[in-house]
Amino acid sequence: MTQKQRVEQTQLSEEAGCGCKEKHADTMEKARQEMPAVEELYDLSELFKVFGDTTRIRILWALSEGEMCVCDLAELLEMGQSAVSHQLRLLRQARLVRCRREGKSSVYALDDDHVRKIFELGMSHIEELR
Amino acid sequence: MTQKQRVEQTQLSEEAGCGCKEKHADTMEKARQEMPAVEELYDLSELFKVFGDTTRIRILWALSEGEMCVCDLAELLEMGQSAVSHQLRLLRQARLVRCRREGKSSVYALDDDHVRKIFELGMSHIEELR
DNA sequence: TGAACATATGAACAATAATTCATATGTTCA
DNA sequence: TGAACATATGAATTATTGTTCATATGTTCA
Repeated sequence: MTQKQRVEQTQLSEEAGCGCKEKHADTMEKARQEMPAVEELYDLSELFKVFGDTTRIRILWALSEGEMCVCDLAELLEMGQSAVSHQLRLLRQARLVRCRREGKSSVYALDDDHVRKIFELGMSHIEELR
Repeated sequence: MTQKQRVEQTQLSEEAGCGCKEKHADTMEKARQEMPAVEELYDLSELFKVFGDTTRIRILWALSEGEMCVCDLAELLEMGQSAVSHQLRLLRQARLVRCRREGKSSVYALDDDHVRKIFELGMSHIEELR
């Protein structure tokens, strides 16, 4: 590749773009206007990131059957107490689970109705592909 | 090492567990029976992982307004063509978008009705917390 | 055919994230 | 109070993921 070409293919696309410009101009304009604020989209992706880990998905699924304490979860999922506890913290921060002290234990429960609905949608997408 | 493998290699908690044993025994038993196969939960988390990134969320949101080609997206999101293209590949693999060639361009579009619904649920969770 | 354009992709690098280990905090009970 | 238990957390380690760079592939048109 020549020097000239390299310069023209710079990474940030401040430049013209492709010839589709006219074709998709409406869509792009609408997208620019309708797109939620970057901040909001960031929060949204942070939420889904929480669902994007097998350990946390398994914890959430387990809790969808009823409340449990940390050592129950560790035993059920065959994981270390520490790993479970760390992940529960993330779930707490995302307000997907809540916990209360009960004697020496911390009892965790789902804190959101959306969790089951989100699972359902996800599963139905996956199952369509099988 | 993949996440799946790591789950399997996780340190086991061989020990007994807490005194809640009797208290949550039913829930645990039900969870053991109802919990989908690890494989299925892995697929589910892989799906949500795709939603767990700002760039991909923005791409999906943009495409929810209508189809666009790669350079449109790069311009709209102020990102490099390569980065957009890499992320589109992941979205394609997850069957969330489809694409077709149109001359020199590749035109991308949403390939799944679930996307909008998943967005809605996510947003409603986030908005409850504000 | 070859120049120009649009997109895709492998590899390297940088940034994130998950687990483990060691230990701190909080709770019960003798 | 102190021993035993349950949980939480900081730091280190390791794994994973996103972006960039360079370049390859695919398409159009003169």
